[in-house]
Amino acid sequence: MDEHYLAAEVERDAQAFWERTLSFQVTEDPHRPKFYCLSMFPYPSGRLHMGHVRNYTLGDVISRWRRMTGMNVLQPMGWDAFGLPAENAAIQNGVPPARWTYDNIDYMREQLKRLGFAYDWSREIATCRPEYYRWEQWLFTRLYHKGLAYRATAPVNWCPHDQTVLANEQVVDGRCWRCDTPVERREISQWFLRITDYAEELLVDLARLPGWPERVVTMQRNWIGRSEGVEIRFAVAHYGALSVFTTRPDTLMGVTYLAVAAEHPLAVAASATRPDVMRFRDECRLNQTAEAVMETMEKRGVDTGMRATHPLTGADVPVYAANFVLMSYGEGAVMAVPAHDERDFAFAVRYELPIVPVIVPMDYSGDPCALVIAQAYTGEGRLVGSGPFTGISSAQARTDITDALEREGLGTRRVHFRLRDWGISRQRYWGAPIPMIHCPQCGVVPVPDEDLPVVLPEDIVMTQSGSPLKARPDFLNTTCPKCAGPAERETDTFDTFMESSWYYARYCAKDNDQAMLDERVRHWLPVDQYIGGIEHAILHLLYARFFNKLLRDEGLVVTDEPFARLLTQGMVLKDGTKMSKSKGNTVDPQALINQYGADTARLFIMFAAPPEQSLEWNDEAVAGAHRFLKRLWALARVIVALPVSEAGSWAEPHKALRTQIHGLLDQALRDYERYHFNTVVASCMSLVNILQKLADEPASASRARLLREGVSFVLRLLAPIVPHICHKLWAALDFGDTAIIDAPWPVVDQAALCQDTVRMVVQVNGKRRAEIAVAVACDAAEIEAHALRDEAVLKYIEGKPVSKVFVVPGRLINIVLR
RNA sequence: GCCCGAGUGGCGGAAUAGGUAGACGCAAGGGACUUAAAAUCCCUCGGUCGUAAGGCUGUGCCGGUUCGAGUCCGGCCUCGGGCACCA
Repeated sequence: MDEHYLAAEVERDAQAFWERTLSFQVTEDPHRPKFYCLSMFPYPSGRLHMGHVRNYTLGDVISRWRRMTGMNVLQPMGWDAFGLPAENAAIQNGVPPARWTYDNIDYMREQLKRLGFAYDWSREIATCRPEYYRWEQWLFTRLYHKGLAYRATAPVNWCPHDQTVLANEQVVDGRCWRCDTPVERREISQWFLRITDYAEELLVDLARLPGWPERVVTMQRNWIGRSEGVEIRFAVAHYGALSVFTTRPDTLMGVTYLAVAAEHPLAVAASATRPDVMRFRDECRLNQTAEAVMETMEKRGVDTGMRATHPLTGADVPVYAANFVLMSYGEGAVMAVPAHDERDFAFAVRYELPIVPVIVPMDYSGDPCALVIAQAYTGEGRLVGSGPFTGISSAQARTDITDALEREGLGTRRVHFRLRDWGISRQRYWGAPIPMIHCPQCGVVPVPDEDLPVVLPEDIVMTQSGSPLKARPDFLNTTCPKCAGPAERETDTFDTFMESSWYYARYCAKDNDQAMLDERVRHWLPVDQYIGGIEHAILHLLYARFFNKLLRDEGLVVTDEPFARLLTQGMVLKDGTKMSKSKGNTVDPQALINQYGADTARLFIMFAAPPEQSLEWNDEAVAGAHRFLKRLWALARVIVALPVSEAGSWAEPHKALRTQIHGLLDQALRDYERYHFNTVVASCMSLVNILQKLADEPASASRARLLREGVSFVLRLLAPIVPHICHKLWAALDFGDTAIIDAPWPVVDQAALCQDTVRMVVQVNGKRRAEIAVAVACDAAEIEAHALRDEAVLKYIEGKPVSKVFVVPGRLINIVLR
């Protein structure tokens, strides 16, 4: 053993050992329980960032821990390789996106290896490879035949100067990020997946995910947004029936206007004769597509001149076009009840529309109009001014008014979801081609299985505007599979969320070039532990759940859900904000690895915060982590020189020490179970502190045995976190023939935990006043008597009458005085 | 705007089922060793009053429940994540 801890050498040797012995290559093993541990794969942006290091260290710690508890662990890694940054880099540097991406992958793979992650590299996937995306194309044609993939128009951000579609990220304050031109909305034809067909199941199955954080489940539930209500049809003169969806039919009698989206057919019809409506629609064309922008902008609208007939009263109500009505939700039209909805209220005040209260709180006796002078009343209550419905509760009214509408054929009960169908077309080059052919004779024709994959040409030069695929005749021109006539390929590519929605399954059958998946998915799926950033709580995780159900319905997987347990790691922050390349506040992990080694990087990041919390970066605290590893090394050097004696009795003063050591082991083992790795490290530090003191004592057989036992706990507890140094020290201390990756997980000696007496706190009126030693065998009454005899306690009682005594055995006694 | 979180010493954090607030570490201050420095080791370390023993106070703010609240409930404030074309 070297005198000093040389991380670079230790880590090189350990990694060489794992590589030589193929330690992390796994196959299906019927004799051991399987554990599939998956970290969200990275986008190959160039270099690893701290978020990656945190994510992958967490996954590696869990994987290595499960392996030590006897499980057959699959931990794969791959690359979410398609995406926008590659195109941006290509334009900037004149390098083809493919070349840039593959170079990045090569660099980042080496970084991951240098960090010592226990991946089965034989299963590595890159989503930009045809052997991967061909199966996605294949599945898509299946979905098309099932009617689950369809074409429809949808708005995109359009830069009229660059003649190109912009991502939301490329729109800055309503302008193009490159040329500063105001961005417009443009409706174009795109491909969609019918995720709404699965809305109910995606919602219901959330209840079957006990291993998911409650907040993620809640966010998904709200995102899917199931609401029960009624579709009401208003007759509009010179137009026809206008359908609106509402969850508050009880407020129907308070409707004073209707509002439709600017793109609604009624608004389009009205603009033919009314220039002000036309002007309003033109203005709305400058609105961005992002919902956050839509929802925060000033609420404006225009009277379309159309008049609707109230279905129950027959009164005329105006129809407005308004910028806050979303065409994509419900019917693209709403009934407005300003007295009972905040947004409708603000709009009515602005455009001087009537505000008619129809609901008041149950015990309200004042003037209903007084209730809604300053703001809407959105609560429940009883109906007023509602004709035959006056006097009943709002809950009852929802039923009664809906019944009345249904009887008259003016309304229908409906369940609506906030969730919209998934638009998967991207007008970009660096993505998987959508396997469709546009034939002038036959229309849209899917590419037949035998012609898959539709390979994306990689030798491409990026220009500023539009997809370069349109300029590639060798890609664009093809023949129609149906009529054999000349036809063109679809040049849109898939949303990159498509690739990341099924990669977890492909790892099980990576080498199969005959099928998307095979029987091996039955062995490995579902993923037992998925780990990734909280920023993926909704989109990625919802799409992956959806895809799993699509795969199930194709007979390709048998589980209903892809991820049994989910760990959402917090952000890595610098200066209180997310560390990200777009913000330019990253700390390069490579510098850290070069200076201190992979183990120090891993240790610091596990110790600095619990997994789910955000982690504030601190360069100085890293040195402390490294210092601890040096102390561990020095301790091991003392112990390696000691004689090994297997059994014997414990010297009397060592018994209490051993109780402490097993107590800390017990704590650390529990903390592993609940993924509190920061406190696992804290317990290990405490153990090392104890062992260091013990090492300073005079030599004895009992001391040597306790030191070896203690250090064997520390090494095994730390092995998943700092695997290299533990690999080295485990071998140096000669703890057995197996490497520490397969060493048995430590077990607490329950006998060592037993104590005769325990210290308990005594409170008087809730304030800590004394501490007493109590025999463990004492019952509550004896403890109480003991406390009431204590001199220090009596001083605070001062002879006052005791009204009650609370005893929490092993913890405290609270004496309550009258 | 809507949905979801988080706020504890100078800093990161601990407190497992409502029971001793501040484990473990960082920074800082003091000391030992050293010709010196680095490294290492030892001590102190929420605020406040007190020579001390000890007292009071303290987990973003206001209120509530309880013998007892960092933890539960109601109302705020601030910060962070997501909002469907960043991944």
